[in-house]
Amino acid sequence: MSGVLRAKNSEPGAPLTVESVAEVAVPVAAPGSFHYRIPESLHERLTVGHAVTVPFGRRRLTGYVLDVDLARDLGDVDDVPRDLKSIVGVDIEQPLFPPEIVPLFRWIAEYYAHPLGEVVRTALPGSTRSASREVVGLLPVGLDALGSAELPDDLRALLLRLAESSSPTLTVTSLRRRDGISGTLLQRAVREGYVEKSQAQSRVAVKVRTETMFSLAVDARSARQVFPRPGPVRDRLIDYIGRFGPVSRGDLKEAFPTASASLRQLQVKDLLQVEEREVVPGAAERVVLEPSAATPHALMEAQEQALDAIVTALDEGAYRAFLLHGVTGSGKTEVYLQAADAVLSRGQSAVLLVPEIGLTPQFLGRFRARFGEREVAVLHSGLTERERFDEWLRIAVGEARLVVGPRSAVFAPVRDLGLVVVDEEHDGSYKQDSSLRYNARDVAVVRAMREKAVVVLGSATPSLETLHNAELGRYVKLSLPERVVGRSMPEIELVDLRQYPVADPDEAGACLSPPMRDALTENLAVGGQAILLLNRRGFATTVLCTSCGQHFRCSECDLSMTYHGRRHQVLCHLCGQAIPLPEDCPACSGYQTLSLVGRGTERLEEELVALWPQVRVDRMDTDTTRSRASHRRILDRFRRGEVDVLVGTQMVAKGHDFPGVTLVGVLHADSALHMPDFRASERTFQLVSQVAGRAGRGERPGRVLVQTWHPGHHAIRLALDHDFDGFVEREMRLRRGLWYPPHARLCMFRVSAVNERKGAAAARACRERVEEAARALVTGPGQLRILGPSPAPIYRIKGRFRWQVSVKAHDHATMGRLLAALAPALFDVVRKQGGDSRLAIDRDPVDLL
DNA sequence: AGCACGCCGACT
DNA sequence: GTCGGCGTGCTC
Repeated sequence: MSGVLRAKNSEPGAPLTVESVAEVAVPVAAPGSFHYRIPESLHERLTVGHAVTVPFGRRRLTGYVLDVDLARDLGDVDDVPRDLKSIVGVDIEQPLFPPEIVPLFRWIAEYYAHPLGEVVRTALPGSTRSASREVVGLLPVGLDALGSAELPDDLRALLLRLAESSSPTLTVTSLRRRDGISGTLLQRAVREGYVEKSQAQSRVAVKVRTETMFSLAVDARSARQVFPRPGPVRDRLIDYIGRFGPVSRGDLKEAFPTASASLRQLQVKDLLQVEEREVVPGAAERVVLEPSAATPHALMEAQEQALDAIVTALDEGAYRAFLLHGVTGSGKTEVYLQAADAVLSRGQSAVLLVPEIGLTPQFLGRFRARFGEREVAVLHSGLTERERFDEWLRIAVGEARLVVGPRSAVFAPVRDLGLVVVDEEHDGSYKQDSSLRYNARDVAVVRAMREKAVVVLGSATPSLETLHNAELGRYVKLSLPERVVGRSMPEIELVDLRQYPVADPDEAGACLSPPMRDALTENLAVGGQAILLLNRRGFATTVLCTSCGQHFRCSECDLSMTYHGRRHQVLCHLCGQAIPLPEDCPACSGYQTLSLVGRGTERLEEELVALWPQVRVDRMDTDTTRSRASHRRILDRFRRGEVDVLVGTQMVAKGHDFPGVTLVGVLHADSALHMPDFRASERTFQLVSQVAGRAGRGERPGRVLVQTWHPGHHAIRLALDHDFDGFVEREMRLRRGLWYPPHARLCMFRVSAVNERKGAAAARACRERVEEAARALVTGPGQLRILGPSPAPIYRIKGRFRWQVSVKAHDHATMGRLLAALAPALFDVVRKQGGDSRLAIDRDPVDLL
């Protein structure tokens, strides 16, 4: 070993100790990192990137090695305690991240004012997170105690649960979640000597799974007639299986959470064909390779120029940033592919970020077709823990040099990063909206900067932030102004809803204007496919009592609840609370006075079948895409032409390439317009442009119909004309006038509390502290502006009241200095107000609700 | 985040 | 009188 280990000394003036020290990021809500002694047994092995078990207070946690110093003079550092504890051991032999990425972790922790350990944990796949779990086992004393009559009820319940469990121990988490057993009760049981807590190694089991597949043995009509009485759920189940069979049990459970009884009925009556199908591990990402993408396409001139610029930058081997502004269908993907090829031929690696999980198979299919299965890794939350971990290691050891995935893939442990592509960079889903609120697009730029790589931000409708950066010369702008040969931009037709009589809201298809209906009929007649965008999921957006006028509101959130027909439940889209739809009004007890108001995708799907009985409809929203597999199934069915109309929320608008689509209908273009959010117009413009871009991607031209109540609004009018520059110019002017991003930097301080009064006080305290820090910092006028506290637009979520204090700063540096001066004391200031007050800091917020 | 220490209300 | 509530502070 290097360094001389001497007896510990804390006496002033004693000789300084030199020893081997590792800097470890521990995933706890504490700022900074922690230092540990490296035991001699690990001297040879330990490197940056290792996941290690370390003693932490009374616990043992998995931390991540950020730095290894084999001969550290402890006298050098004064903020590190002298009496260090030792690392217990290395959890995983393979280092999980390369040393080059460590500065990025530190930057993120500082920029987003977030604990460093949690930053690293967020960056790594979940499977590396908890090596062990806390388990509870029943002791003989506890078993005896069950015989005693004096045992308190709550303790008895706990001991019984353990005694009756088939396994000797249960995890603390499951006892807490499933059995509602509190931490204090567990503590009591431990103290009394009834139970014992210990650590159990949790392991990742990989099994070969089989899936049960169902199809109808007879046609749907006869199946329905087998039953004398109608059953709404059962009938819909029959239709579903008839339409999409063979379907898996998992698929059915997702579509009909309450259907197991009906399914059994069908089985009893022999109406089902049942087969077992094997699902091989890794099937989650069995992508359809796109043969058309296997060989490079000839580039148009603009593509060629863009590629040239990127390749030249790669040759320079320095940081360069590009904005690739290409209209929908202009062949951005081919530029990415050829740029990736250049990266590989230079022996480097590339990361491609896509805005949401649903788009990964499409890109993966193209990348794997061109570069082979082994070369391309995929990372996303839809993979099993084992798959994700395997992919992670494949990247870490350099077997796969191309990585495709959403947000978190920006942390892929590639060595020698050459290129990062952020596709649809304007997309809000790059921003994580809980815990570590990072924006993967911005992190990608910073990572490229630190690792001397090239970053390409691609979009048909770049965000104003990115355009602003391009104007300032931070990004070089590359344009693809035309669609690939033979395809024209679709013409967008506006449907001014004010011009048509208001339809009876209960009538089927009341949300379809006459022109929209005609267009659909016509499109069906010629055998074209259509996409209908309705930005509301569920059946009815509100449940209203026609007698007392009350509508269903969530008891925990400030939001009216949505009725979901398949589940026959009213549910809250914020907290997930679900209750069965009652017959009578719970407020006034009115008999059957409840009425379903407003339309969601689920209702639209049903109504289309009622209006055009022969139409094959499918729906894509968060309800039908709970698993990645179902997401892909829906897209595949649509792409294969087995579905005529795809109804969906905004997820249908994003990036998909469906050559058969000849009609796109936006049913309510204004839905985002009324949000209390300065980006409302930008989002509306993007949504209309993006969804319009889904049309006419094949041989036939496409039609786009946009229904709106505000045909004069600039976001809608300019999207209609494909006038991106005009929109940007106007919007930039508005933002400048109001001092909104990109002309100012925004940071949101969100205070929430269970106790309304104390929360309000905490929010005021937060503002005061921010103001104090700002006063100490500001050197001139117009550098910082503080607003609030004001109640958040959604005042209550999951039982917590919410306030926001927002700060606008002239530039990043000013905001950075303010945050540095505030954190982490501000968290304590808020917490000390009591009432369970909490603070979340959201820098560069995207979601303002 | 946990987990322990420490100071005020309802039970033996 | 204690038991236990959760407010507060720390973890290399």
